[in-house]
Amino acid sequence: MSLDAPAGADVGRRERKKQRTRDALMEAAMELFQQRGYHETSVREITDAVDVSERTFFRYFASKEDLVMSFVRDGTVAFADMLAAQPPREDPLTAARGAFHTSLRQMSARSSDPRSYLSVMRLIDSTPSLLAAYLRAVHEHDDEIIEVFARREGVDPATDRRPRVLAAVIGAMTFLANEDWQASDGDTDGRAAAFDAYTDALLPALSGHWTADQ
Amino acid sequence: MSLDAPAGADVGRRERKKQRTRDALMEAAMELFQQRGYHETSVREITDAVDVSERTFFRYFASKEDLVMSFVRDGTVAFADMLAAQPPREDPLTAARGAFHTSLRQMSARSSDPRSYLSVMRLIDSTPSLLAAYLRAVHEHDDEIIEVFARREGVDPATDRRPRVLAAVIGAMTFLANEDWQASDGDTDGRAAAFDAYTDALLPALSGHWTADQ
DNA sequence: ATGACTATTGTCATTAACTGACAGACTAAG
DNA sequence: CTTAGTCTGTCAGTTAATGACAATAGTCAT
Repeated sequence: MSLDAPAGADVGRRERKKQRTRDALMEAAMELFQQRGYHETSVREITDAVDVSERTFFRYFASKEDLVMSFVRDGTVAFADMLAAQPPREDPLTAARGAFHTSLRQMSARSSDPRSYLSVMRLIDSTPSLLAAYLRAVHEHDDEIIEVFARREGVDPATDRRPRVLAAVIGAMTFLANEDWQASDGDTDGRAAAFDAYTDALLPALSGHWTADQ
Repeated sequence: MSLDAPAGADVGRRERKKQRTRDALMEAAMELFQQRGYHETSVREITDAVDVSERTFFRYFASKEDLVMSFVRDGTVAFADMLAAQPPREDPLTAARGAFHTSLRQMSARSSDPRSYLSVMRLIDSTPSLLAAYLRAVHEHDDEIIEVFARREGVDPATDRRPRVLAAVIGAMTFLANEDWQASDGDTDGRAAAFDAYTDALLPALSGHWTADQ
């Protein structure tokens, strides 16, 4: 009835406080990781910076790794969602490209600071244990993407290998595109372009001998 | 000069003892992991079974994960070696298939018990933290494989995307083949067949719409 | 506003993976 | 046998992660 309830948000003071400590932990952690490195920063140092107990940290994040992964998780689900939303007339590979572009735009629109994603990815790439966790996190959504491909094309994912193959290939191309993107300046458009370049290289890489002039 | 030195092996009693404790640790660990699970087995329990100190364990293996990975590491290097040894007339994808087959045969010939590899892979696949470590371990050899592809075909890996693409795709297909193989009985031939089936599915999966009858 | 109910947090204790330092035991070689 | 070098065990310490319980703070009805 009244104006001061920001309609739609299911929040009281309690929810707001939780959100604030969660955000504060993530921000403090990332700043410390960037300064001193991931392994060199203890959970204690993070919680001291935010002035909460160490125990509280592990109520928000399953592990130290999990905090870093929480920056990244949304990305792969967004891709699966956008893939399902792509027009059915597009063939699978085209749909995958479109979904990649759309999910990127959606991500950069939602996030407050688009630069932060780059620094997170660089941290992951330069920290072996985080890279391992990242690869696993991406792999965890494979089944989801396989399902979407199979439904789009009306095949049975249990017997037909093609959805599994395509999902795995897309995952690999995404990873390659991310590497190029990190090495370069790191604007969102560059990431989409890198993905396209890799998917363009897909058929040439698989067909016959390669000629010196690509 | 004398007969009793098993020519070529650079061993005295010291080397033999090291090899024995290392083997004992690996064997005891795998048996315990299979019985109680990976996380439920502490390093202490492993070292007690072999009757060495906990500290000694970490002189042989960088971590608990590292022990499991040591079963698997040779596999990916073997693939890279066999790839370089494949006849240059074969195009890259064909050479990759050949290298996969050859490296498998080499592995099963070297190992005393071919069944052990299956149980290791099943342990890895059913333990999230091991799966993460495995994915990273595989990824660590990507550059090596990219180099081999680039040299075989005479292209520059820094500018040409195709060797990177093919290496990533082969890695993904290997992973898929392993999954099928684990789910089935698990003979070596089945693994090679699964890999071939997935590489056969590559072009169909990437080209146009899929027809319901594969 | 007050009090009861519940979610959140802090404190304490504990386990387990690792690491550095040093001392003692063993091996290889003269 | 002795010396030099390598392994191993013991000890002490750090850090991630988890369970149990008490203290605190937010929510809601009266």
